[in-house]
Amino acid sequence: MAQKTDPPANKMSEEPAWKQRAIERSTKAAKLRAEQRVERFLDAAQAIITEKGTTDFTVQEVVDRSRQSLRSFYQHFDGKHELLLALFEDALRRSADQIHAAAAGQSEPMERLRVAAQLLFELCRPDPAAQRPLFTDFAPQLLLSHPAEVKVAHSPLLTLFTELMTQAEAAGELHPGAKPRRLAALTMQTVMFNAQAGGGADGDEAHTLTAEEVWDFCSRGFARR
Amino acid sequence: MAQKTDPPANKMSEEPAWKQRAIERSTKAAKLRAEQRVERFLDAAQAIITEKGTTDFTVQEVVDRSRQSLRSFYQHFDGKHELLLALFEDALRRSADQIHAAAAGQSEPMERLRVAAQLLFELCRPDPAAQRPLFTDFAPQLLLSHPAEVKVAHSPLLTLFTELMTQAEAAGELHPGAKPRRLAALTMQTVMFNAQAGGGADGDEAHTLTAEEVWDFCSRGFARR
DNA sequence: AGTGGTGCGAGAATAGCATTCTCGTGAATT
DNA sequence: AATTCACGAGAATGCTATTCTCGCACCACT
Repeated sequence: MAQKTDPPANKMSEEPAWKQRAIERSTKAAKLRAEQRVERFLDAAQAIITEKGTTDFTVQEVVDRSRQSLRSFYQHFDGKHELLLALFEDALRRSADQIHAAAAGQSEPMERLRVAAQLLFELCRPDPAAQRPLFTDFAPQLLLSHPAEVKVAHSPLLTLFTELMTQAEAAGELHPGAKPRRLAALTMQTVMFNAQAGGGADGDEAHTLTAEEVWDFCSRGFARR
Repeated sequence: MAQKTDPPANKMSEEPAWKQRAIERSTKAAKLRAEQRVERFLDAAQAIITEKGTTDFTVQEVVDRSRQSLRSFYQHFDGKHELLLALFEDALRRSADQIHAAAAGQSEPMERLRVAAQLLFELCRPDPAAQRPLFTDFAPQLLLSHPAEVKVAHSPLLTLFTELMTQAEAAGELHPGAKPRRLAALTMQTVMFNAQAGGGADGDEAHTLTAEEVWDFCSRGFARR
């Protein structure tokens, strides 16, 4: 996607203005169409995932469902993984918003953190009532194949937690010498991973950790006293 | 495999003793051969992994390397995932031993825990100097497809950490109300996952957590005071 | 209206892998 | 000697992702 919008930046000043505008007009239209198509792919994939309860769909399914073509798909996405990444980022962004909203309901910094952590825990849990959570079930896959991109996808959440943590620090709630950003990352990952580790298919549910336990553990990790 | 050894269990007591022994003899020989073959597959896979630095090998590669046949492979393994699982379990068992040995060098319970956690952290790190650590890089895959088995594979480590944690508790080093086993699980997973999250390919190394940081975080999570 | 370019649908072709199946052979058992 | 068994060799199958090839419809410009 990036290649097509690359050239203009350099030669723009050498070309006659009318030509620029003409190009821009058709370019804009093209971009619009492209966006719509991408949207359709995204929506179709999302629909399949939530209804099928799995991220194991084939590209063909997405294509059929979106009433477009394979050709088009590969014209707009570098591959299946880009589609997944896009969906993933989106889900995380939405989750971050949701958590932000929930946290805002609390007045105490520590309470905000607690609410945020516990909600994140629930969202990351491999739930039977699947919707967004499904995303966390292929997160591992992505972590393997595209760790850098996953980091980027995590950034909205990391930002959010860093903010909350910084507020806690400002309120003097953290232990001396605490680094808000590091603690935010640590807490976030601890919560997310431990949530995911819970949901096996066997009967060994006795070891499954609860949101409270994890929060307890984490909060001791950064709280004053 | 299960079908062929099914009948004996029932009629065994009705058969003459000599026959039983005869059967047992040939059975034992067969088992021996089978074990050797399995070993060869395992060794070959291990070799490929460490030399190639990835767990993305094909079954064919393993077969070729072990100088056996596909047929044989599928006769001894239910599929590729069983091979991986076997390797995984093995690696974790060895790691557990290694950690146990390292921890034993310390006299204070908390020090033992610290050494254990930090070593575990290093072992789980996506290292360039790859050997056993590589196993942790496909752990996520397995976690997705065979969570129950992964739990089993983790058990040696969990046992180890639970012991260390219990010792700490006995020494009064844990905060009141602490549940050693839960804390052990929590600590273990926190260390492992955070170690893995570190190694991206991009330049964002500034956020990478260190063993000390993680230990610091965890220990605050369970220590008294 | 005609014409060349472009985007795109349809779907065939290719390729990588796991898994299965078939055949033939040599060794062990009877 | 006949039968059975385990196994190697490798062809066959099945599933996907990804690429490629055609041909059509739409658009700007003449």
